[in-house]
Amino acid sequence: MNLEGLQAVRYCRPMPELPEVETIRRQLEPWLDGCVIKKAQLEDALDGPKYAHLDRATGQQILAVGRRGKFLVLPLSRGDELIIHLGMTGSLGPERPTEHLRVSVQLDGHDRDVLYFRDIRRFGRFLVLPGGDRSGLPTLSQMGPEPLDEDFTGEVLWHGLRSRTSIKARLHSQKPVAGLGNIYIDEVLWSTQIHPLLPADKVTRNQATSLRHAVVQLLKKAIERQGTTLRDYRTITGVEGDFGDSLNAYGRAGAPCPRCCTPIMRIVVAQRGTHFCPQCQPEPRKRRRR
DNA sequence: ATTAATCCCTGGAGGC
DNA sequence: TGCCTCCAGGGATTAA
Repeated sequence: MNLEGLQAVRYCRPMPELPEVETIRRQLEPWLDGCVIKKAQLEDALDGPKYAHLDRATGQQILAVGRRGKFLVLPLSRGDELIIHLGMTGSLGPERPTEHLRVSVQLDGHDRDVLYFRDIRRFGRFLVLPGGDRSGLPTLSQMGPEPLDEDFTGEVLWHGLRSRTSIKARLHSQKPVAGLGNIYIDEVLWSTQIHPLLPADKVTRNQATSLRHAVVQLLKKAIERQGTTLRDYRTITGVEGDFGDSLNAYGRAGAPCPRCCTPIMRIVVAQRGTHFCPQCQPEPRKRRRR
């Protein structure tokens, strides 16, 4: 094991993937559900489609606080949808942040009457979709099944993997299953001993069944643990959490594989850092040319 | 239609 | 210590 690997283990910090978004959704629900939006306004000069039609939210009641993959979806009383994506660094809360405030939402119907959206790196999105038209959000509109729904079976996953691209890139697309990000993709591929560069359509039905199981188990466990992390986050600033402790591959380049002690390898796949065990996750054979 | 590559954006880490 | 450069990544967009 080298020093680089040790530091990588410590580096990991929570990023909003499905479990965090779900935890945030559960915290927001009792607060926001049923509130009427008095005004939603931009607090920073932001352009483009990441923030749109906020003026339309005025006077609309929030009918539910839902989630689809990593998107928060709040249906409104006149048929619009309020869509929030946290990107890499977005956060929501009742306390006005001192920096990086992007959107504030005045609410009627609750004593905590302003929702603030903070986003350091501006990767997040906060927009109202007129008539719930999601066509401007291709990832959301083409998103695969929710991993914790009953209809997410091994067979469904297998069908979603009918693509010539790598399994890593395919899972990133959100099409075979919703909500997996870079961290959890590396983890489930490690669990099921599938190489990240394996073409998605080379995954067998048995592997798809194992993969589905790994996804469900990991997300369920992560939702439990993220809840703890986020509770700390409310009272303590600069949360580190114990999130990294449960990772077997992600961020552990050079550190020993927990299964076979071979050093974890890091490569780049689909422009993302990718971590795997070169021993347990055997390299795929080259696709035969025809 | 499918797939690959670019770009956005900032703070933290490491180098010197 | 302080400046500089590099790196991280979800998803829209553009290119092939």
